[in-house]
Amino acid sequence: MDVAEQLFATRGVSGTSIRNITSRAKVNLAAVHYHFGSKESVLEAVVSRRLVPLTAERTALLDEYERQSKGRAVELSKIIEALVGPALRLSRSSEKGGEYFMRLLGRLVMEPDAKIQKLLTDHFRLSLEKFKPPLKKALPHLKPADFFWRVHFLVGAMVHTMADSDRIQIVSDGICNPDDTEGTVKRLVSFISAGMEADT
Amino acid sequence: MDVAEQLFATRGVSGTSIRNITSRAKVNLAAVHYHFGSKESVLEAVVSRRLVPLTAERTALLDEYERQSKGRAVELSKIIEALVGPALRLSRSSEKGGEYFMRLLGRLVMEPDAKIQKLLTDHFRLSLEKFKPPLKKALPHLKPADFFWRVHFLVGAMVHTMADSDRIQIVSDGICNPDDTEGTVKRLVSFISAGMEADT
DNA sequence: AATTATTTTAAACAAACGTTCGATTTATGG
DNA sequence: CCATAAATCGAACGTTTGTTTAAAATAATT
Repeated sequence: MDVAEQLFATRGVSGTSIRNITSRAKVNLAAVHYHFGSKESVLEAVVSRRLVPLTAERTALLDEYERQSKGRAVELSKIIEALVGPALRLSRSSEKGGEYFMRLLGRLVMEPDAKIQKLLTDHFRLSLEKFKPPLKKALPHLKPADFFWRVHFLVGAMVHTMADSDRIQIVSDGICNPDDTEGTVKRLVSFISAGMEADT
Repeated sequence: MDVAEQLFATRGVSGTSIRNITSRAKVNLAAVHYHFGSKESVLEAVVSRRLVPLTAERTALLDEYERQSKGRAVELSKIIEALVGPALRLSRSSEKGGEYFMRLLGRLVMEPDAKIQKLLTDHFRLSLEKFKPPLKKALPHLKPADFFWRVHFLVGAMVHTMADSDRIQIVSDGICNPDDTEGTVKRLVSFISAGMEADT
């Protein structure tokens, strides 16, 4: 699954053959179908393996912030940090392979295929349901349409930042260092928070 | 090329065979290699066909705004609108096939393949060089690193909004209407402008 | 009208694809 | 220790892949 994750991320799902995976992982070809059933199921397993704990971590962090604020509305930047921080830290932890996973996630978000969309939406909905109430409380003036649009923009900035850590170095001529995870989190949180709070 | 654009966008580049393209376009298979040389060259042609006029339109619009402001710094929201507006309008003009093209672009941005990255970076650099000076003038307090990071976030929000017009409808339960192009432009511009101007 | 370029076409190429099969090996439980 | 279950394995299945070839058809030039 580690190898599948890496190859799916770098060559795309349809650009990766099961033989690519098995030969690099030094595993028998037929064993994949024995354990997973199909190529698509391999993808599902790869995605769920990371997304389930990620959602849990986000939820736990938000719970923590809600406890700290004792009934008062949680600060917007805290909510964003709970949403963005765990994902970005995962994307920068190469030892856990999170780097490749986030690249893969960036690809899958752009995938119109219905099954893949359902897979992602089912995971993402869990986070959204949890974060929607405190977000709305922190942004009481926003109309529903504006609220959802901004969540949409938020997701775009977040996914792009996590999936594409090389381009920023090229475009900035090395000025920006994507390995500075906490610095990136702070910058992303402040950008998104300001965008969410903008006047309509 | 229209068919190639649509299939590349919906099934991915490696998920689309030349036979898929030729059979739907009612064109001979070998003719593709006669005129383009390879599958990769087809992709390059599809991309450049749209990206060259798009870059020109952005540049022209920024020139127009610079003329209107007669020497003074151009308003930030105007700069963002010149960058985001043409692309988003293209992505919502189904008659020109821009809808599919922007989906494709969203995919390609996530593509680590070196050749594809160079193709995109070469086009994007033209826009960046043009927009960097007025952007810096409108954001004089920003340190270089913060500046580039925010451009990075900007690109993320922009690309995601243009490439993925279906999800917003699903997630918002139909409250948001992606066909309202000018409304989306306004919302995106105000989100990004506020993010760019956030306190550090 | 004849000749040279340019396009179009059907057919074929080797290579790679996801998946299946039956046999062989390893692990488990009585 | 034996029998049953689980896992691994090499080989093969029929398709599909990008690309090439050489012949046929059309266009352009003289």
